[in-house]
Amino acid sequence: MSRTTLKDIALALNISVSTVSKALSDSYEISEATKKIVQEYAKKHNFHPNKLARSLKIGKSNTIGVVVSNISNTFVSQILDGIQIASQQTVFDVIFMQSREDERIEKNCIDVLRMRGVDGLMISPVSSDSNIDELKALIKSQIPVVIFDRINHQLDTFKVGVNNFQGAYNATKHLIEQGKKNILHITGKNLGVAAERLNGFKSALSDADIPFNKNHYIECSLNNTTDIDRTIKEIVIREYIENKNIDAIFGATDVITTRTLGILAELQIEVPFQVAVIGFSNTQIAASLNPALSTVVQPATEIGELATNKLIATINQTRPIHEFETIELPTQLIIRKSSL
Amino acid sequence: MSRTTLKDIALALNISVSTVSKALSDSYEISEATKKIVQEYAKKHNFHPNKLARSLKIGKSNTIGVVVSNISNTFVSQILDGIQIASQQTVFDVIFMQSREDERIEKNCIDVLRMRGVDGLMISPVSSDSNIDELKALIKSQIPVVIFDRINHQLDTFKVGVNNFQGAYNATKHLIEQGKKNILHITGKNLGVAAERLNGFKSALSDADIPFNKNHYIECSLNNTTDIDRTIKEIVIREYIENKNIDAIFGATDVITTRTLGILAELQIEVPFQVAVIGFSNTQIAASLNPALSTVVQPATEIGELATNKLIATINQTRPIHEFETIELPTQLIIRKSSL
DNA sequence: TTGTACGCGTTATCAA
DNA sequence: TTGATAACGCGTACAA
Repeated sequence: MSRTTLKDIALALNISVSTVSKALSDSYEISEATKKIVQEYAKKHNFHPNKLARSLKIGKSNTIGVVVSNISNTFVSQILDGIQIASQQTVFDVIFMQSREDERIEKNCIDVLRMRGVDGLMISPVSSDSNIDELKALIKSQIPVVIFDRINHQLDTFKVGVNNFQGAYNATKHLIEQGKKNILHITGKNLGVAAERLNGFKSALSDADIPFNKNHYIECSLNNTTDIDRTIKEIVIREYIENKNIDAIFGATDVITTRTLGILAELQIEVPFQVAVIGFSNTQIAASLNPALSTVVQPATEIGELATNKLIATINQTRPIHEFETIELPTQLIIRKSSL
Repeated sequence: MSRTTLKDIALALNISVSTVSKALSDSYEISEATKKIVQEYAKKHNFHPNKLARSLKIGKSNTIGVVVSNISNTFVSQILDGIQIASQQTVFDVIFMQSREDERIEKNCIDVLRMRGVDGLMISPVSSDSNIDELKALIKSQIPVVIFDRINHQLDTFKVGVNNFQGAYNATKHLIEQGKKNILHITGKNLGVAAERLNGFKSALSDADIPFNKNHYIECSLNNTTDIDRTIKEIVIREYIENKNIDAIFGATDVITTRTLGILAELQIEVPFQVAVIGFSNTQIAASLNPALSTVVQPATEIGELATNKLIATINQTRPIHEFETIELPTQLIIRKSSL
């Protein structure tokens, strides 16, 4: 048994398809009597209009597409949560796709979403110029694009993310205020936001007249945890156990920071007495860690909501927009035991 | 500038629409010469076929819908990851929606997905009988449904989840083998899998001739972390600090287990010497906790992949299926310091 | 080898 | 107040 259509109802009630259509959309043209009959029949046979046909007809799909690197990343999934919250209030449905940090997969995501006739696209791009031509083409064909999270992308459009410089600056400053002078910064390789965070780190050091020591900066490949663990372990052993010249660590991502805590525990280095730790992190588990982890928290849900609202506003705009805005939300510094 | 259509190409090249259509699908009816011209033109003007129209025509959308409670839950997002991995190999795209543990929102998700003409649906239902009539109607109209994770749902269809009894049994048995005799089980209110986990817990106790103490069982509301924290704190204070009659805790979910660890640290109770801890958890952070957390890990990605493969196989089946299978994957017990 | 005609389910225009 | 007709973009049976 297939799905009920307008035609089925029309046939059953012996009226025309267009009357049924109008009756169901509560048109003023239709008498209350027939409206009632039609609507009751529809409900009884649980009729659901075919959105595909509807979209094809009216030229709008009431759908927005979202492309992220990886759904299972804590931070990302919180953003998606925000996107859902915001879109739930509207007529728009959301299609999520993930690029897995691969530009070719990202291209495919964009293509698929375009073929599905999305009315707008939100993307956290793989790199700062990934698929820029594809995205430009979208905008050219009246499909607005909003970039979120990784707002260092070169495309000129709406962008919503956080102020990475400020977040890193504040975290570093806090460590310095705790009397720490030899701070190790561990960041991710190919991490789009790494440069700004490094700048914030350097700037806070400089403002406190502490010279930047290039031995106190390392990038680790974020592909697998084994690599991350090895890199962190090596530098901690070298800089803390052997050279005795770090007293704090500032981590650039969720994984880096929590793994650092794990490794310090393994090496029996006491946090924060021997080494203080703070880092960017969006996991609610930070409070459950022992010692509880001081974090720079990004307003993930808010990023998602704001980006969605911006996109929908742009979609509903009748005239094309040529002046774009970049919103950098502030991060929040949450001080817990690991840095006190 | 709107999107390119077959018509546009036909007009530009002065040939018919159907020739263009056939040329692009590499039909044997079309000469190599025209194929080449058409395909080149299409690529140059980056033509993308309209999936809506295509789906409407062929009666298939090549889309599967997924409904989960909450995207930002670690465990769930890992399942979604598996779903994406499996579907990426096929012609099917995936639409995710979340029910937020609300049956009415869940109904809306199902309706929207049906209106979008999904070819199949995967759902982790809110409760054991939520929207059962909706789902039955779907199956009746030839849209297969696979239930994953919360496989205690009453609908008769394919189900993929884990063996909760076995997971709980093994964790409890492990604690007993470590010499623990007074084990507190903390679980979630309205958690579909709670009953089976409780059974596993009880069964392991019984097999070791340890009587079940109803003071050593508590459910906490999972709505917000404040409530969880308060509940856990109260019972730990009562049972450990005041009554001195627990030596281990078995937690039923990610959040419960990690928060338990946080609270024990806060109360300066040493883990595992004073109280050992183990629990169901899928966060990779377990290894970073101090002490590292022993966990019952569910094969989340595998659940997603398996469920997807089952669904697609069913969709591709020509004849309706009447014998359904329930797959219960084994959980994995990972012993770390918190229970040794 | 190419083109014509029709229909998928819906909405919108216009006529009755 | 209702109905006939066309159109959205695509695929396909059939005709040329």
